[in-house]
Order: sequence, then structure tokens, then C-alpha cells
Amino acid sequence: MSSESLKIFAETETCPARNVLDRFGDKWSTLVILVLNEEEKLRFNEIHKVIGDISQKMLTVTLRSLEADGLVSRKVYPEIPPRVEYKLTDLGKSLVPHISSLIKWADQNFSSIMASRSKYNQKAN
Amino acid sequence: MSSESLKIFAETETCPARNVLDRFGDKWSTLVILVLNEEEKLRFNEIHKVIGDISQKMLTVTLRSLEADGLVSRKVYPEIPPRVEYKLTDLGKSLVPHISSLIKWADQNFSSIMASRSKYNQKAN
DNA sequence: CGGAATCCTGTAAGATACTG
DNA sequence: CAGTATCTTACAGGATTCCG
Repeated sequence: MSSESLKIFAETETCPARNVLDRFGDKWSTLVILVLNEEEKLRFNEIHKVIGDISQKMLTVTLRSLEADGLVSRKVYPEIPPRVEYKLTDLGKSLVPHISSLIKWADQNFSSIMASRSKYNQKAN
Repeated sequence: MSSESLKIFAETETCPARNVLDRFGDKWSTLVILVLNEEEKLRFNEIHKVIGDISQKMLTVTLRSLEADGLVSRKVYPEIPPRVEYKLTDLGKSLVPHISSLIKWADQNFSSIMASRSKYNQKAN
């Protein structure tokens, strides 16, 4: 993969790479995508329950931005009490394998990274 | 890929997935990795020049944390003026393909995402 | 040249309370 | 149930200065 093909040095707003990497720069987006990937469709509180430590506000914010990007679709049922279902769009699904491969790498190299970290911190003290 | 194999719901500190995703949560790490991937070895100011809009401080911080994780190696030459060379470790190199596949996805779907974004923002107003 | 040290600010994100 | 509305805070990251 050549340098030119990456185009990672453009301004953030117009650079696909930076733009999308920024999307994963937040704390919850990837996690929500992965959760949605496991169940086809999920309600707000179901997602909330699965990700124990996300606040209601951040789950809303995250879902809204994923929806804005066309990665997640939101379907409201006009009932009382209200019911809202979230699911990955095709675009969202097409992203999952790439995230998964990253997770897989993480799993495989986690102990190595942690070992390196503690070794590095030792030297510092 | 099953839910169980992902293990994304554990505590952040002990969860490989979250731990590594957090690493890419910062603004510059992936960018620095990609830059280092293109040149085999680079000096501090060379990296700085390639990534035009990173501050000296953040480049230092980023390189240090990448070094701590064992993704980047740092070699100091005892000369005056000082010379320091950075390069990816094998571990760092093994990560690159996964990032690249993400970038590739970003490139391919950027216009689609941007279109979705502006459409979403229209509705909001 | 390659940083370190300090100061400062914007914003992501948490806590809490309220609502159709 | 699925949010919205505020308020508050921590910390990432920028700007600047100094140093071996």
C-alpha cells in the first residue's frame, strides 16, 4: 500500500481516513456497532443493558451520530409506551468485518502489549 | 463471529478490545503508525513535517505511548546535535494491515457517509 | 535537534432531574 | 420506554517557553 493511495495528510474535514478514524475516536461508537451486530435489532434499553457502563445520554448521542452517518437505522413504533428499534444498515454491516479484525488483533496481542507497558513503566521509575 | 468470542463487555482495563480501541481513540496514534509504515525509519522532525498539524507535544506524547505499547521503537544516537530514529516494531507492523483495511473502507464509503450526514442535518433544521 | 515543563482551554462525557 | 435538558468535570490537546 503506497503513501499516495492513503491520502491521510489532507485536512481533517476532507480526508476520508481522518474523518472515519475520528468516528472511532469517541468512546462508544465501535462498541455500539459491535453490539448491534450481534442481535439484528435491539431496543434502546436493550443496548443500554448490554453495555453496562454507558450513560443514557451518551448512548443517545452515539446512536444519533451513527444514524446521521447512515451506519445505524432507527425505527420508531407509534405505541405507548414507545418502542424504538435500532439496527445496522448495510453500510454499517460492511464496516463490522474491519472492526472485528482489529479486535481479533487486539485479543491476540493484548498480553504482549500489557507486558510491554509494564516494562516501560518500570524503566520510567 | 459470536458474541462470546468478542468479550467487549468486560471492564475497560482488562478487556483487550476496549483497551486497544482506546488506543485508537486518541487523535494521532493511528496516523503516526501509518506514517512510520511508509518509510521504515524516521526522525522526530521528519514525522512532524509529514503530519503538518500535530503539535510537538502531542507528537512526543503519541510516540512515547506507542513505544510503551511496543508498537514503535526509539533509537537515540549519542551525537550533537541529537538524532533520534523511530520505526515500527514487528508488533506495530502486524497492526498496519488492519488499520489499512479500515482506511480503505473509509475511502470507499466516504461520499456515502457525507451524503447521509448532510441529509440528516437537513431534517434537523 | 528533540524534546521537557508549564499553562491554558474546549469539549467529551458523566450525573441528575424531568417528560411525552 | 426512550429519551431531553442542564449542569458539571476531567482530561485531551494546543500554545508557549526553555533546555542539553
